[in-house]
Amino acid sequence: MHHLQEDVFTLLIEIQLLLELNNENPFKIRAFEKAAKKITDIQDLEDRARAGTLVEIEGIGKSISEILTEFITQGTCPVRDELQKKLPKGLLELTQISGLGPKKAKKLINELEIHSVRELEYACKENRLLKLKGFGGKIQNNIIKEIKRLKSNDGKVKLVDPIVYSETFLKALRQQLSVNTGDFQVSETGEIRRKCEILTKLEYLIGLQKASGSLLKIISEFKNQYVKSNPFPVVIQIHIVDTDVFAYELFKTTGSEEHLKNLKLEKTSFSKEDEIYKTFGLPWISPELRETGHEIELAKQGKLKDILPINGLQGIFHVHTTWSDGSASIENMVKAAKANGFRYIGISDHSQSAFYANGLKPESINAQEKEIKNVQEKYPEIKIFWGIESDILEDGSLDYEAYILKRFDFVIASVHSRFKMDQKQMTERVLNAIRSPYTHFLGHMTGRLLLGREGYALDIEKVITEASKYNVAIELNANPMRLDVDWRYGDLLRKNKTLVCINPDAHSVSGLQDTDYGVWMVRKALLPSFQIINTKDAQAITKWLKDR
DNA sequence: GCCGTTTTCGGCCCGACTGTTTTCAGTCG
Repeated sequence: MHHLQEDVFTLLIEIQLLLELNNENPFKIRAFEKAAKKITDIQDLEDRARAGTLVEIEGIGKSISEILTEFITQGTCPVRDELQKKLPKGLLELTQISGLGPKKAKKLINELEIHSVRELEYACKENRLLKLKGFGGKIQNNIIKEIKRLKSNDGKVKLVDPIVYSETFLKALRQQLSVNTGDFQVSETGEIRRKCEILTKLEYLIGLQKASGSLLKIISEFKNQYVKSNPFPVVIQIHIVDTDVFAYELFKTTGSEEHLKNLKLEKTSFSKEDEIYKTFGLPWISPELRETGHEIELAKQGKLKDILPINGLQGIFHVHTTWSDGSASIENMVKAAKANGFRYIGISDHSQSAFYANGLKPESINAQEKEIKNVQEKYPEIKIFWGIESDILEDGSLDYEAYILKRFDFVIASVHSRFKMDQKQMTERVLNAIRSPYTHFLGHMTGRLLLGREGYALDIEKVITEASKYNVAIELNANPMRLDVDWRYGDLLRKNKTLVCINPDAHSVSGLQDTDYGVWMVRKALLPSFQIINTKDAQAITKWLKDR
């Protein structure tokens, strides 16, 4: 997303949240949410604002277009400011706790004068919540548990959060250095260089020919200044070393510990990282692969080249459209996939049970099929597969009758409800879905949300072996909130030769870009290309889908 | 707030779950 687009999106989501906290009409809240989603697909916001044509966008009416025009042309937003002023102190913070919505949180503020999570924790310890009507022991315990979870997330961010920030920081840092010294090297290092899905800090490495005291001071002041004016909730660490040990230090600080364990060096002077690997008789190993140490064994066996390359995907599945809860039409998603260089795209909206996501009712299916055909005729150079993301119902069955399921080119089976089943039941439920003759893909296997929600209880080994047995591909959901299945199951997936599919789970045009995160994770998992189903060309994929 | 119209107001998104109640409110997906 572009800068302005991103800012406008954030503004609308902010207003949505404020309205929610204000107990506004739920449909009004939804209108802002819808408008925000829509914005992610509009490229020419500024032109439209100046021409007064924002209102032509579906989902943006008189009121929102006025808000946006003022925001885009003048950078101000009185509506948001007013709402913010009305917001009770601490409400936003308290509603971070899952289970505390605006109503319960307001009760805590008004009746117990709790304005922060810290105060809430203390109040729980004194059992003060129990005196409130509508609160009981279970809710209090849940809040205590949630506070613990929040605390353990403290100081961590998802990879997606700082990725743009880090790029601009690096650029600014380079510029700063080039003004003050002629000879330097600089790089991201550590977790962000390895593309870890969760980061505890942002690390950078600077190599200097002559690290004078005044230069060190300039760098440190620059960093402090930058951090102050672009607040970011994670620590920034800068390592400064001599140029001749830059490659060595880059190698060391990139990690991981496991990767470095068996690569002990005598000398420290190397001109480039690949020279270091050469001394061990190894090819250079890409940073995102450097996790478990198994990558070294593969490198020794000459098998690194088998791992999925960065540009190894031919197409993608799991793309939502306006037929359910996506913000873009089938045609726009297809166009965008084509622009991204994909040879095929699998459209899969939600199924009928997903009410909250406007799931596809049986009577809409003919019409969607027809639209797919029309768009396909218009874009013959990219193959469109017509599919469905079917809910896995409580007993593990899929969400339509067989005669409907068999009409689709493919079926992604996903759990979207009843997350709290015990492990045995949940495992049976998922195994059942895998055994269905209509299932091609198992969507977001554990349902986890990074730093947000644990996955449901599942015997993952059983699920993976069953998927292999039934030739079902396990999705690596590339949405940076999910990245589910976890790359740490790489060994298990390799051992079972389980098929994996990297899917963006895109709900907008910009969501297609998430595919990159999936590729990084599959590379961490050290999975070979042949196990990744969407490395196949359209013809081979068609055959695989039919044979299932 | 948006939309659409049988045009200026009514429908939009619904069901499950949970924990608290003593018949339901709040939250979530």
